[in-house]
Amino acid sequence: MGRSTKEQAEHNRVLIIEKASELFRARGIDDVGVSDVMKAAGLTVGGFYKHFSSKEELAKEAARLAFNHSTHGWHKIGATGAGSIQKNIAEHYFVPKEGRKRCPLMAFGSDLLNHDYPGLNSDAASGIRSLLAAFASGSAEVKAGVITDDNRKLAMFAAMVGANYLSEVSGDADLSARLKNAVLDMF
Amino acid sequence: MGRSTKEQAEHNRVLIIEKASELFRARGIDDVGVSDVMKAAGLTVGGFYKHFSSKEELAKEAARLAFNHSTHGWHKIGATGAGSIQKNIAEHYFVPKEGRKRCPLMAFGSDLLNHDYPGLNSDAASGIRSLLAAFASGSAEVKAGVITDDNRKLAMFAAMVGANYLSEVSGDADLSARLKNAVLDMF
DNA sequence: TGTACATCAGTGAACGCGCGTTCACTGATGTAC
DNA sequence: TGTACATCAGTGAACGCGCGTTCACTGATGTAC
Repeated sequence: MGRSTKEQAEHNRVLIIEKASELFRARGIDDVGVSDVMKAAGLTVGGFYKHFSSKEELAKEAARLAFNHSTHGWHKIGATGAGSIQKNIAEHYFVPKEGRKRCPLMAFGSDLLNHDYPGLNSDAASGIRSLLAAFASGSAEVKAGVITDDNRKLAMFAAMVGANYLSEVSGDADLSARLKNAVLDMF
Repeated sequence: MGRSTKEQAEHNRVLIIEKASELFRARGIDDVGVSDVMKAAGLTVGGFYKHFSSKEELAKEAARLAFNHSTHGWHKIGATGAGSIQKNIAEHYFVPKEGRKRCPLMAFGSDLLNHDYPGLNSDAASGIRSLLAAFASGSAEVKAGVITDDNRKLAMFAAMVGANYLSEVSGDADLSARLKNAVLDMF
């Protein structure tokens, strides 16, 4: 197999990012090797560095794609269903580990908390802001009490993410169910 | 240096766990090597396996200790200050990364989300239950709205953890401040 | 209490494995004339 | 349109580094008599 077309090469680059995004989202960055990603894209390891300067660069692209996908999904989900935007999103938010729709915060957050992919935090930050914007779009029809509308949305966003985080970390089905119910009951 | 006293050996074992607990809590399990821990305890690597069968076994002990410390701290903090137990805890909950009082969920959660230290999840689960019990002790004097008292406590616990998680993951000071304020405003 | 031997906590070098990265090489693509 | 040469996407083996773990060894502790 010799040189590829420019179009083919660009296609492959995109494909690598897409596969990485899926794999990282399901299993985290550190648990997925460069060769795993290349294999998933139907290629071999060596060619990786014709497209990216390092695994971290790929991780950045993959994270951006994953947050974009998730944000788009939230916007779509928010507009469907019977409840408020927030409630519709929350009802779709809790998906099992390894799932294709798993919240990217869980997958990428793990590597960001300690493992320092230095350039990735700012991407995560803007990803979070996008998700928050999708969550907080529309007026909050929530029953969370007397605090301001903005703070209410922030608190509910945090509760949703926190419940999911606690569920994944504990792996405790009973606790997970209780947390999920409590969060949904806020809306 | 020859053989140590039984008492000295037992003392060293405890010291290793304590140092590991501190280091893991600040930097996560994967970012701290066995030799780092041993050095912190004033020993050399080779002797490690006279005390533990693997790094994972140490991680379990260290995690248990960290969760215990944190739980005791919550019980103490809950009883002081002017506000409700929950509010007092929440006000002390947000500490910067690398801190000695950092929530163990952040440090150990990272390695639990994906990196699979298989035996650790159940310890994390019981750690979470301990923290939750400390948080939910006493009646919840909160202004979160019309949901049941139990669900209110769970939701606030999740919001608190979620806000902290989002802060650490994003590294975004502005977003962190807003999240913290919103969560404290729930009480 | 002394003596001889076994035990074993601690040492520090070396091993082994995984994984990110590099490298010489291939051969089709792209380009200059 | 052809031809000769340069480029470079992709290959697959090999490298190198970090780190958990192992190992031969030391010498003080523990124990049997």
